[in-house]
Order: sequence, then structure tokens, then C-alpha cells
Amino acid sequence: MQQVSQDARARLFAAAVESFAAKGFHGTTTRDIASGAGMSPAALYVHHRSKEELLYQISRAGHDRTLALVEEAVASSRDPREQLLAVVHAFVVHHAEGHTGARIVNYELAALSPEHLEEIAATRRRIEQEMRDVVERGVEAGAFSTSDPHMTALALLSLGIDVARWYRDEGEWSPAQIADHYCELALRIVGATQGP
Amino acid sequence: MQQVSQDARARLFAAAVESFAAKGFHGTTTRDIASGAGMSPAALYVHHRSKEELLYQISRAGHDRTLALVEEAVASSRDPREQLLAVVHAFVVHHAEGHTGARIVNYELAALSPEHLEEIAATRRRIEQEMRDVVERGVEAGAFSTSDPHMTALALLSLGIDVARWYRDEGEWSPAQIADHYCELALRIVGATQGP
DNA sequence: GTGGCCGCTAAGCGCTTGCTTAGCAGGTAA
DNA sequence: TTACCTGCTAAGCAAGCGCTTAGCGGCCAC
Repeated sequence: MQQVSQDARARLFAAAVESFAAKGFHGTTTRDIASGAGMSPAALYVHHRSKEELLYQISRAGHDRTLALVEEAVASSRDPREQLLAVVHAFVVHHAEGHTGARIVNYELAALSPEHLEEIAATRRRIEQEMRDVVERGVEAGAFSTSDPHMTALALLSLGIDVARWYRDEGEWSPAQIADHYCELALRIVGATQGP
Repeated sequence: MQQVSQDARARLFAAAVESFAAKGFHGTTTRDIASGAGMSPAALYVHHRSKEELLYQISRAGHDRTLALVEEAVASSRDPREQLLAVVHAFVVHHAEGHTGARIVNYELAALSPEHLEEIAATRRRIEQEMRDVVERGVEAGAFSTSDPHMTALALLSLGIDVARWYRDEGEWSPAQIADHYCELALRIVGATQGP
């Protein structure tokens, strides 16, 4: 039974992700979510405390995943140039393949309760800090050249986040193709000196 | 009376912009809009057909303004490099200063009726085409160098649009400062050869 | 002065919302 | 067989939703 219960919980979670991404938190009803999971409206409250709590869980999981992704990419090398390429590639692929979840993560923050928002915002700051550190270390090492590392790092994140907005599964580019091109752009953006 | 009436209409429009931007279309009630304009809920329907119609008017006006901005910037010079700088600067300043309206323009498209959405989408395609043309003309003239002008143009627009998401009035950079830095980034992104 | 008009509101209609409650099948244990 | 537990649903509640209707008050031409 535990297995079945976990499955029902996960189906509700997945249905909520789909619905929130397509129609937004306020545009989604608890009936939408329940019927998307093939259950009655009341079933939602067997497994989740409220609609907002469900949004929070989705946002929490999405932000944690993104932070982990970024940290892993940074840890994959000691060379700022390699770190930049790893972070940008992982970040862009994640925002393209996971655009459904990423839309909730980036565009439904206003629907979170103040307490939940503050907690999520702290994770966002850590993600931004990781990117800023990569750019700053590259500049210090003489591998990058930019007049404002802070804004440059923000632009790099911005570019990746916005992929979740415009990416379509049926589009002409695959997530990997976009990521490859964005890696080229990233090197230019940070003013990377000629490679090894 | 005409003057007073136009004023009331504009106040409702402005209140809707504020509310839609802060809470999203579905998160905003007609009572929010009316009270934001200092009027009773019924007053909204004296001046606007429906809540969706109001969103459409806001989206329509915002997209027209953006397209005009881009077209003017492109027309300001015959040199691709100058055109790029003019477009990026105007685009970024617009998305920072007008971030309230720009958020509705870019993130509330899903709430439009299918007919309204199609009309708006056509304007968006024209905006994208303008940017693509600038990049392609630059490449043809040998002023720019990029492996995929289409995706590069998309990245430039993407960078500007996302400013509307993260920009804060109380932030450390002014719209002009952001635009100036983004112009530098834009030249790098398109692989501009050394300037005159 | 007065009849007509116009911008606006008070009140409320029908419906949908998030969420609760009472209870029902079907499996488990003794 | 019986008593119980677990995962779920049918039904529905109070509140809030978009929008409508009937009518009021102040300004206008005459």
C-alpha cells in the first residue's frame, strides 16, 4: 500500500507541475490537478496540505535540483573556463529539457507564501553566488575580461533562465544544441582569452 | 465629461497593469483593479468589456510600443553595428523602466484568448524578425561573426526580455547602466569586429 | 426650472473556488 | 467471522469570482 500511496502522491505532484506550468498557479484549480492525476478533488488533500504547499514543494525541489547542478558543474574542474562551460551547459540543458518545471521555479515565485518565498530566495542567492564566483575567479586568473563581473554573471543566468520561457519541444533545436551555442556565447560574454 | 471619462478609463488601465504585473492575470480580481483605480467594481465594465479584454489592450499596446521602438532603432542608422547598439539599448531600457508592463507582455500570454494570442504572436514574430535581420546583415557585411545568426538574435532578445523579470527599481543599477553594459555584451555576442 | 443624459454605484446573481466531512470499498489480522 | 485500518470518494460548505442590473446624482441645453 505504501508503494501505491507514494505513486498517487507522485502523480498528483506531476499533474500539478503540468498544470501550474501551463496555466500558472492561480489559473490552476485543485480539480485540474486531481483530475490530471486521475483522482477525485478530495484526494489532493490526502497527500498534500494545500495547493500552495504543493507549489512550494515543486519550487523547493526545482531550486534544490538547480543549485546541485550548478555546484556539481563548478566542482568538475579547477579551471574557470571549464567551470563556466560546465555550468552554462548544465544550466541551459536543464532549463530546456525541464522547461515545464523551470517555468514554475522562475515565474510562480509571487504565488508563494512570504515564509516559503524567503526560503526559496535564499537558494536563488546561492545559485547567483556560484555563477558570480566563477566569473570573478576567471577575471582574477586573467582568463576572462569584463568591466562588471556581477552584471555579467547575472546576464549568463538570465540567458539560461529565459530558455525555459521560449523553448518548445517541437522546436528546431535540441537542448544540447542550444547549450552548445550558449557555451560559445558565454565565452564571448565573459571575454575569455584564447583557449588552451 | 469626455476628459473625466478618458481619465477614469486610463486609471483603470493603469491599475490593471499594476495588478496583473504584481499578481498575474488570474491572481488579479476585477475588484482589485477597480479599487486600485478608486472606483466600484461595476465601473470597470463601463469602460472595458471584460477582464480579458483589458489584458488584451495592455498586451496589444505593449507589443506595439516594443515593435515601434525596435523599428525606430533599426531605422536610426544603416550600419549594422550602430543598429545593434541602438536596438539593444532601447530594448533593454524599455524592459527595465517599463518592467511592470513588460512582465505582462512577456509572461501573461497564456491568459489571452486564442484569437487575441494569435494577433499578439504575429507582432512578436515581427520583433524577432527585426533583430534577426540586424544580425544577418552584420554577418553579411563582415561586421559580425556568429555560427548561428538565428539563435544569436534570439539570445539577444532573450537577454533583454529577462531584464523585466529581475529588474528592481531599488536595485543598484539604473536602466541606462544596464543598457550600456548589455550593449558591450551584445557586441561580444555577435562577434563584432573591432569598431571604427 | 426642468427634462434628459451620462458617469458611476449598490446590490446581487449564478457559478466556481479551496477545502472539509462523513463514509465506503477492500485488504489485514486474529 | 469479525473488527479494524488505509486510501480514496461523494457531497457539500462558505467564500469569492466575473459580470449584470436597476437606479442615483450632478451637469447640460433650452
